[in-house]
Amino acid sequence: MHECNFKDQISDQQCGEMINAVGDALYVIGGKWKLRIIIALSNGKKRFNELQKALNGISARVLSNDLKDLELNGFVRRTERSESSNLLVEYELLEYSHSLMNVISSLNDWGTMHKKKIMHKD
Amino acid sequence: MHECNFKDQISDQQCGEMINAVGDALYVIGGKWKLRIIIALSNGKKRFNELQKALNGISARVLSNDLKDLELNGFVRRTERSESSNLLVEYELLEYSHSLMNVISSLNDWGTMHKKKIMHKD
DNA sequence: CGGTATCCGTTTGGATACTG
DNA sequence: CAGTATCCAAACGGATACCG
Repeated sequence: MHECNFKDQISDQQCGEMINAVGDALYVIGGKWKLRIIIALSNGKKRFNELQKALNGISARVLSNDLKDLELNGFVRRTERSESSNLLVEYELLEYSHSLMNVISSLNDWGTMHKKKIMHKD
Repeated sequence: MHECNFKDQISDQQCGEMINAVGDALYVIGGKWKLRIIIALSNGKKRFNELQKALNGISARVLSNDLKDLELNGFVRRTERSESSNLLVEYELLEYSHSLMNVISSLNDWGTMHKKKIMHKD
C-alpha cells in the first residue's frame, strides 16, 4: 500500500473548485435515501407503498419528505389517477434524473467492489 | 419535461442490488465531508491545518473524526515526521482512494452542471 | 391506500476552550 | 501545530398513531 495522488498536476484552485462542486452535488442528492429512491423508480413508476417496500427499511415519514424534495428539484413527478372510483398515486422519474446516471452507476460499481473487498478480508 | 426510465429492461432484482450497492457505498463514503477531504488531499499531502483551511468551514473536531475514519478504511495515511526538533504530521492518500476516481469525477461533473442550471433558472 | 402528526432517541456538526 | 474535550443546536430518522 503506497501513497497516491489522482494526478500530479491538479492546482489548488482546481482542487477547491472540485470541493465546491462535490459539495453542491451532495447538498442536493446527498443523504441516506435520495439516490436510492431514484434507483427504485428507475425501472418504472411505482406507488408509495411499493416504493417503501422496494427500499426496505425507509419509514413513511422519511419517504414522504424525500419525495417532496425530489419533486421540488425536478427529479420526480407525482401523479394522481382515479381508477374505478378509487384514487391511486404514482411516482415516476423525470428526464432530469437521467443526468444522475453516471453518479449512480459509479456509486453502484464502487459499492459492489468495496463490499467484495471487505468480505474477502475477514 | 417528460417521464423517463434509465433503461427499460432493468429487473426488480437488479434494481434491488443497485439499491444495496449504492447503500453500501454511501455507508462508507457518505456524509458531508469524507469525499471532500479526499479531494483536498488529491494534489498532495497536507497537514491538519492546511486541510482545515482547504475545506473552508469544517471544524477541527469533525475533521479529526473523519480522518480517523478514512484511515481505518484504508483511504488515508497519517505520518509523523520530526523536522529540526519539532514534530509535523502529514496526511496523504493511499492507493485505495484511487478507486473513488469515477465517483468523485461524476459528482464533480454533476454538481457543476446542476449549479449552472440552478443559477440560470433564477 | 397514501400519506400526516407527533414524539423521541440518535447522529451530526459547529463553537469554544483547552492541552502538550 | 495538531489535535481533544465539552457543550449545545439542528438534522436525521424510526415508531406509533391517526386520518380521509
